[in-house]
Amino acid sequence: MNALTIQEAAQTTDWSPRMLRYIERAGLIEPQRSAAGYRLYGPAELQRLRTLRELVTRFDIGLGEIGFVQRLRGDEELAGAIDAWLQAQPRRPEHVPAAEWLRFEQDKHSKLLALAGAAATTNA
Amino acid sequence: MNALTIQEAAQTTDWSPRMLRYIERAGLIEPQRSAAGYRLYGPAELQRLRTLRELVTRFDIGLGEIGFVQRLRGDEELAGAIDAWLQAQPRRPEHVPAAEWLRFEQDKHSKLLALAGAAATTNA
DNA sequence: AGAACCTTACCACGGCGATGTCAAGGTTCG
DNA sequence: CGAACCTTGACATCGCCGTGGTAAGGTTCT
Repeated sequence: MNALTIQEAAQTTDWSPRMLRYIERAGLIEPQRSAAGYRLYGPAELQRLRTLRELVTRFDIGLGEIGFVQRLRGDEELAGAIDAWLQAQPRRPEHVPAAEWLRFEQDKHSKLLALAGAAATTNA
Repeated sequence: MNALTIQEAAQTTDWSPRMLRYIERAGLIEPQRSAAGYRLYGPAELQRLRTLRELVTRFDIGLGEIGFVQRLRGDEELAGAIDAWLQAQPRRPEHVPAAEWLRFEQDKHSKLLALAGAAATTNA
């Protein structure tokens, strides 16, 4: 009844059958299987697939990223280690105006890094 | 002053100068700059570089992954969206012999939930 | 001045992610 | 039975990641 085969599911979620299998392989959405091994996508899976698409396109992230976060939720040690590492971040030298730093942090194509450093140490 | 140039820093942290620049590009460790634009690695950065190496090799993750987690910490919306998505987890087979679909051995690292104690927000 | 080091920019190569397509073989259903 | 669909597996392309190297041009220090 409301369990679609891979092709049907693909059509209603705007993914390709290929990608549905890929997504499953990535451990993100694993549909049930029929006795013969056919993937069966229920309403929940379909909804999840659509949301996944939204997530990926809206934030421009890859399936790998999501899978990684998933991994983090199961590996307390990993999560802790990374978190600890990121924690030791605020290594901003006191004599440097934070404003300058924050400024170029959002500028991916900054080509004036040297300038910022110079301006910070002297009024050059 | 205890601030090393990129080459010196590379030697004491077992990275290559090339990678130090790459790491900076990835937004993970941004050393100060001298007035002329030279990168200056202080004790803190050196330590962080060593820890980073440890982190990466020990958990076999990429700089991108760490960078992503870093991004998550600054983008509440993204973090929330992914978390919400992961929360709406798996529908365990209700009356389907798991053996059936289990026989197609998936990957070796399929680690589905274990927690997910929260009720799905999606229509159940 | 000159050697040694730094900077950015660009080319290169192998690997992996994201996708497509095709092949060989099983399943469904009219 | 046969068409249509499914499954896994393998090959192929494209772009990004991790790295290295090199070129052209400043900086430092002796």
